[in-house]
Amino acid sequence: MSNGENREGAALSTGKKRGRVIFHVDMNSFYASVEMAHDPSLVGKPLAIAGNAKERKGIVVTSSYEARARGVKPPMPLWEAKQICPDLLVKPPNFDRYRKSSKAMFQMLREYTDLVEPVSIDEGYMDLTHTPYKEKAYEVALNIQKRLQKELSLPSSIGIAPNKFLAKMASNMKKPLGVTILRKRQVPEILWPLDIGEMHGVGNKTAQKLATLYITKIGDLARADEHVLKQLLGINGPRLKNRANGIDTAEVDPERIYEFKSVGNSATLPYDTADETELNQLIEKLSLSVSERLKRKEVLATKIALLIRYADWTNMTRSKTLQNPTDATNIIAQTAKTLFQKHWQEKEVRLLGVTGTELVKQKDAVKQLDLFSFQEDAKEEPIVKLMNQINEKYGTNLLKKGVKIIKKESKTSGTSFNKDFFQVDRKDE
DNA sequence: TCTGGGGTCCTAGGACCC
DNA sequence: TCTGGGGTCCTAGGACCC
Repeated sequence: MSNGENREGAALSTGKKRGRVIFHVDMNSFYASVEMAHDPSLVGKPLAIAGNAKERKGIVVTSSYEARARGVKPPMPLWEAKQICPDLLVKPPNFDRYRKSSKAMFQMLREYTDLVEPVSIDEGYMDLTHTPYKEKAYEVALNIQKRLQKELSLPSSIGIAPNKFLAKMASNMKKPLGVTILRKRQVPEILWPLDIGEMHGVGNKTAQKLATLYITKIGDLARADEHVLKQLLGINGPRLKNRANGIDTAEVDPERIYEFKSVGNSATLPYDTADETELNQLIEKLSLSVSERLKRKEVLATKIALLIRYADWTNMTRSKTLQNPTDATNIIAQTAKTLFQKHWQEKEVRLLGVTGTELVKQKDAVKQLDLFSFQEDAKEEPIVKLMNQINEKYGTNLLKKGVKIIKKESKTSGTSFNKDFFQVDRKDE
């Protein structure tokens, strides 16, 4: 018996316990489905959405179920996908089109409740606890699914559960076009036998760590010692254990999407390069795009971060907090370029990324007096000079080796170095 | 011929302040 | 010669997700 045939949906709410009724709505191979809705001749065919392979961007972002049946799954390189499925149809992503579909889809979900929390372009949670729909959750889910299919030509899977985690696990159980109820009391029977990697929130690294404790099934995690888990995984350990036991108190928060934390753009170069001019040009391009998107969202970034991915796939991020939040292209670009000059190891680069974080709303931003920052800089300068002198005299590594600079803002304005016998006064510079 | 681009959240160490 | 403890900010890196 599949959960889809399980008609006990109404019983979800008839019990004495006043549990929540949470839906997780997950669109099936969303980008491919949108393309099919736009061009019906694609329906029923193996379709992949992928970037340009010649620019090394050719990975399968989404594939239709027909393509998946042939083994074409994201994030497979396109050349490999074509190898195993020679008649694969390939479309470049059209994000404007997907955003439009996404908007229509969430609009429909909001007809049932205001408590809709989009998680990404193609999935979201709904809280139907305090709606009349609570009493017939299963039928409502079927109805939503049918409407998404009929009105927008978009297939979906819906999970119904007393919390977000279980709803998410439930929606994942039957794809495409499933409606699955997962009750808390079914957790031992349904979730515990699953591999730990199946659990939302457990990726490769965490699975490997857990394996060292012989935790390989969700059930093992549910019964594991909380303190040991905390040692191994930090705050995430106990949280994952709770989830494995079907416990998740997180609320459905419709405001979350408006509280974005960063705006970034990154791009893989067509080929690895150490050409400074070319790399600077890319930084400018990325900065322009970040600037435009900040402006569109009416926010300013207080911190600019630069990501350098080298040809060997190692990442390096460097960031700079600005005196004043900004959305200006030239400031963003200049900051990113300075970070690049300062930290680039002159090795071949594969990808560059520019991100604005610590966002503040445009209308809340207050300009600070430049005078202040000028004075700060002036104060710092002698110390920088001093550091340079010491570097020259004793070698650059000295400061790295644990010699700390202690700046004392006392009456004597002394600048001292510990922990090896350095005592230097500013006046003695 | 390996491996995109958009994000969020957490950790850890040093600086800094009281 | 010997120097605490707690809170918070800043930066860098990593795990995870779609």
